Amino acid sequence: MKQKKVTFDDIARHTGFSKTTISRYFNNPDSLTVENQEKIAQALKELNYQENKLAKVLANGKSEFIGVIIPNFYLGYFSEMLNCILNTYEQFGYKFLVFVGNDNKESERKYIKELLAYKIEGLIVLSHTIPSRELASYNIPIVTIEREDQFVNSVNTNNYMGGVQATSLLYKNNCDILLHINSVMSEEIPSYGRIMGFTDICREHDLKNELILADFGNSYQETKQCLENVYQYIKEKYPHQKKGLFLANDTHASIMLNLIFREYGKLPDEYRIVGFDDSPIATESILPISTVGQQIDLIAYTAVELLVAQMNERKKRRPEPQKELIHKEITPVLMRRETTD
Amino acid sequence: MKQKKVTFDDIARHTGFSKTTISRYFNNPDSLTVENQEKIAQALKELNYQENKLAKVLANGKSEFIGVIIPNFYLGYFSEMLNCILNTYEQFGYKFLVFVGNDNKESERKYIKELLAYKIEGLIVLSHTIPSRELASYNIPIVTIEREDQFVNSVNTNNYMGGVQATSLLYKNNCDILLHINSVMSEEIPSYGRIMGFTDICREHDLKNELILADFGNSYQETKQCLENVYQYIKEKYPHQKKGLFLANDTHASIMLNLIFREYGKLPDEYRIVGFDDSPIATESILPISTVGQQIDLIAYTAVELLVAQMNERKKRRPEPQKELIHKEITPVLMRRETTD
DNA sequence: TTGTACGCGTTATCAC
DNA sequence: GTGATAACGCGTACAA
Repeated sequence: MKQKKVTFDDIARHTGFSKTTISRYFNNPDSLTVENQEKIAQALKELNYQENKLAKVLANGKSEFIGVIIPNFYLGYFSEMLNCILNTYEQFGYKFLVFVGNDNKESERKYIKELLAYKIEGLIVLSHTIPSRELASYNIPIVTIEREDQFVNSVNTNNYMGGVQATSLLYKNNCDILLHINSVMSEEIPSYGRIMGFTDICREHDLKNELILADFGNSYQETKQCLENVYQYIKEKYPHQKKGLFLANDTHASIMLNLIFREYGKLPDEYRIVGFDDSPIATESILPISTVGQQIDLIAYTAVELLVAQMNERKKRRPEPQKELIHKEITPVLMRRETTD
Repeated sequence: MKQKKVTFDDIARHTGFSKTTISRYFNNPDSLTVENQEKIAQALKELNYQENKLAKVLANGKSEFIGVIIPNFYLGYFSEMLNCILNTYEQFGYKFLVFVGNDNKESERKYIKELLAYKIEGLIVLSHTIPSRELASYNIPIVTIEREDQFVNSVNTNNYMGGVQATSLLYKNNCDILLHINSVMSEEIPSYGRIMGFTDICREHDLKNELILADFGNSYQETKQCLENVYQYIKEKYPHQKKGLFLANDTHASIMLNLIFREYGKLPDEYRIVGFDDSPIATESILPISTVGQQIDLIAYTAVELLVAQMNERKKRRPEPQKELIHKEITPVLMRRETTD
């Protein structure tokens, strides 16, 4: 019942060639005569040969593996990103070994070790627990996406521009007061740019504004509770004023929209809302939510492309060490929908 | 700059032992004296040894790889499932090679070939393009999840029970008319059971009911358009009657809820809604939606467990061929929320 | 308890 | 164009 694998040796015996020639058939077919190519092709079919890439990797060192570390699947943002990353297989041919970090630094270290044991050629990191300095020390091509990236190559959304876009839209909606509601965060992580964009535009147009930074927890229920408090707070603090709300992401925006909509049975003129990400929930909500769209497909593609470039460099006889880090920025796209004019 | 890899040979030379002893240190440490173990451990650190699992695989045949084929990331159901599958790494130690099929049969065949080339020990299939007969012919341990499974092992939600639960809940809500809105589908796929459950309960209690089967497209916008038509249809056909709506999944349920809520500014008594899956959108909607919860974590765990059992059987000296197919059913859990009483 | 010799399936380096 | 032969890094009889 055990199917014994057909190897180059079997093909060689069957055709009368040597192993070497069989190998050449795959890696440099032009070096064989056409008729011999056909002989071998025939034998492959007859014996039902199945290639063994692991043996190939051991011999030539190219695993064609890329490791991926995702923090979690909360928010839909990461699953969409993973989806886009996986889909680059068609373009680049690299296979992905995926781990979910669950915000556990020790786990993630273990995963990286495992990935290295499988001889991944490069690593894409979306989780944020391990500092980029440590990541860089692994001495393997790395690209991070939307996280602290001081010592590694990265691809990020131009968060500052996103903040500017969202804030400008609310400004054009003639709001009396602009509020940006976000998590407390370090200035080093890319999304801090959203806060900068917000404050800069408010200052530029001398707009009344408030920055509400808080901890919104790690689950939908926690987040909802926190945002309810925020809602009560702004309702009492700014009654009868047209409030422009710029939320940290579409999930938060949706929660806020739901709170308001359930109270009024609609979105009253008193509120304007802009989210961030263009997640599915932004369109699936009770009203399609205006949002700053991250071009996730482009981000994913750019990340893999950048990684592949580095990996290819390493394969050269005399690889040039990277002179300086590359931080690519992807332009966000403002999506005007029904929560703004 | 190229870091030459440290191998067992290096460790052996460094410690004065043979390669074999080093190998044994990893695979059967008890066969060494404690002090020799420490010597080797010391050397490993000094030389900064990094294991090479690919070489190990080539030598012993155990790749510890499981292939996964997902149809897409639409609906959130599959990303949640993938998340749960990936998280079984902590339990079983298997690594996952993931491909997204995108409903393309030829692509999926190509992916399977690639997976086989990497010597996966087993395969988990969630996509439905390739018939189970063909899957079985690959002669490798396979478990499918929620798809046609005539010739392969599988794990499915007990869809019939789910249909019964949803319908019974609507029945208890004293609806005048019960409607089940679903896609047209073959009787062979597991979720057909939901339809059976619905019709059986309706018959059992002699309930007025209608089964609306249609094609709801492949994108949110298409689905929304189709459901708008359905909404108009039932509104006109059953005015002033309390309508109990059992939707195919939570995304559909959410769309329907939004249509109604936007018209009335609330969910009127005239409508009761039950979804299926317990996707994030069920709780994130304008009203938390009552739904039949699939125990995705349990399904994923069961699938991997079942697969691991088969893989272990194959590793035995004299593997017993599987006598008969295993089809596990996971009980769904009814979630009563705010779209029913 | 430890070592020798060979095998895993492929690629790379020489020869011819 | 084609073929020996030696890697690649580790596991595993079989010996000692």
